Amino acid sequence: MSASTKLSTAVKALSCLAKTPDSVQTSAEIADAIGVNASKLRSLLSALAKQGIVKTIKGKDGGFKLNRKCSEIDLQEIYCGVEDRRAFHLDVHTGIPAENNGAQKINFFFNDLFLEIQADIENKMKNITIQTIINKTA
Amino acid sequence: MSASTKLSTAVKALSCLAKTPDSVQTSAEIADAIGVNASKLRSLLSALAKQGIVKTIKGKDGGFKLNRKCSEIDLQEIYCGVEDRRAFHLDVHTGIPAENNGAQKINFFFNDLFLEIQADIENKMKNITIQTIINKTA
DNA sequence: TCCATTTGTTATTGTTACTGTAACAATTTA
DNA sequence: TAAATTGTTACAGTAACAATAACAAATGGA
Repeated sequence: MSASTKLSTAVKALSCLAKTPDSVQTSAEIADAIGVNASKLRSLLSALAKQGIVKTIKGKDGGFKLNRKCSEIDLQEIYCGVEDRRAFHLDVHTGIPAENNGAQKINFFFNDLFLEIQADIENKMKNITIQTIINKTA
Repeated sequence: MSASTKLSTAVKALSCLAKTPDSVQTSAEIADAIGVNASKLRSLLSALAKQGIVKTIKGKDGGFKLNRKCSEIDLQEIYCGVEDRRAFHLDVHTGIPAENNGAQKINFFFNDLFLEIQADIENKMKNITIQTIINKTA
């Protein structure tokens, strides 16, 4: 699952949970509603649980529910929850002979540039909450 | 080759060519200098040639040289040259049952968001030329 | 206590994508 | 014609990925 797919799938699941703030939904129910595999979804939601975004209840009559208000869950932390790498991580080719430090310096240049781009993206995502998305897609 | 690796590899090759603006270098020479496979490099440079960024001379004593001043080659067009998809393209999961248009609307939301991010990145890259990078890594 | 249910995680399987290299046709100069 | 070089295709090996299945662990109720 690509990073961007994970993010959008997680948002769909959270929006689904937002409809029933007081009761749980099982992974099967959510998966069915948003059209993804239940097993895959469980691993996504379990990551979000570790971030404190959702609450999980195991066992009979268990399932998932939101652990916070929709306005207090932003895209940046969802992304960090479901993806171990940083947002939109980019890599440079580092298989360069050590003595060629021109190429090495270009690697450093791109590392810096990509970090800067990542920061821009993260700032953008911090300002978008689940509530924002629910409002816009209502 | 990932998109970001292509970009940095292309920049390394162009910087290499910038050292000898008046004579050609073969793919083997450049590949050796920057530590990549010559065949892979040729396909990268051939894409840049189609963009008018480098000039190729085929046959005996042939090779590659820059077709423009370093200050007139920016990262955005290098990226477009070596990658068929748009810069840092992001995809959303679209395997959703058609009747569920909540999920569909979230897909649209993310498509818009990702397009916006792409535009930000492209603007950033347009302002960086090979000359900029040579200056910073000299 | 035992059973049904549900999460959390691992394994499996098939498929796709990628990587590095080689090969070779087409082109060009001498 | 011979040598050199690009441009493109092919290929084998590997890695990554997707979709699913399987099952241990946890939980609540009969």
